[in-house]
Amino acid sequence: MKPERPPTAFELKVYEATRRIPRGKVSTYRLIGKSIKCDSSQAVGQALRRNPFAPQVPCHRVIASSLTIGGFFGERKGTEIKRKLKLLGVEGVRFVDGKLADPDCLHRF
DNA sequence: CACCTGACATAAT
DNA sequence: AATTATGCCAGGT
Repeated sequence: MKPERPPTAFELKVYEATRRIPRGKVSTYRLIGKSIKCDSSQAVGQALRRNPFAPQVPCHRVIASSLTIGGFFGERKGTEIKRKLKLLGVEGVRFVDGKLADPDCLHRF
């Protein structure tokens, strides 16, 4: 049995910020990091990576800077990425070549 | 486009 | 408790 990974205050902030993202929009690790008063994006991605809140926290709505998808939690073979891209497309966020097609979809905190 | 550095948190040693 | 290594990064050279 694997030990539970209790979310920390920092992670909770990341989850809250991520949850703030309305449907059909996306955000970047950097923006979230700034929103929670942290200049680090890795810490943000780190929190999302654990994602104890699963689909409740739309980590797929969070992309890297430069409007790139960046990676994904456990991107085993890149197949999961496609799934998220599709979900985003369904929500109204179009991605082209793994990059955000409409910067207008960027959510501002 | 490739490489290295910077900033922050978690897990492991 | 401290240090080391790593991680859905970012940014500059």
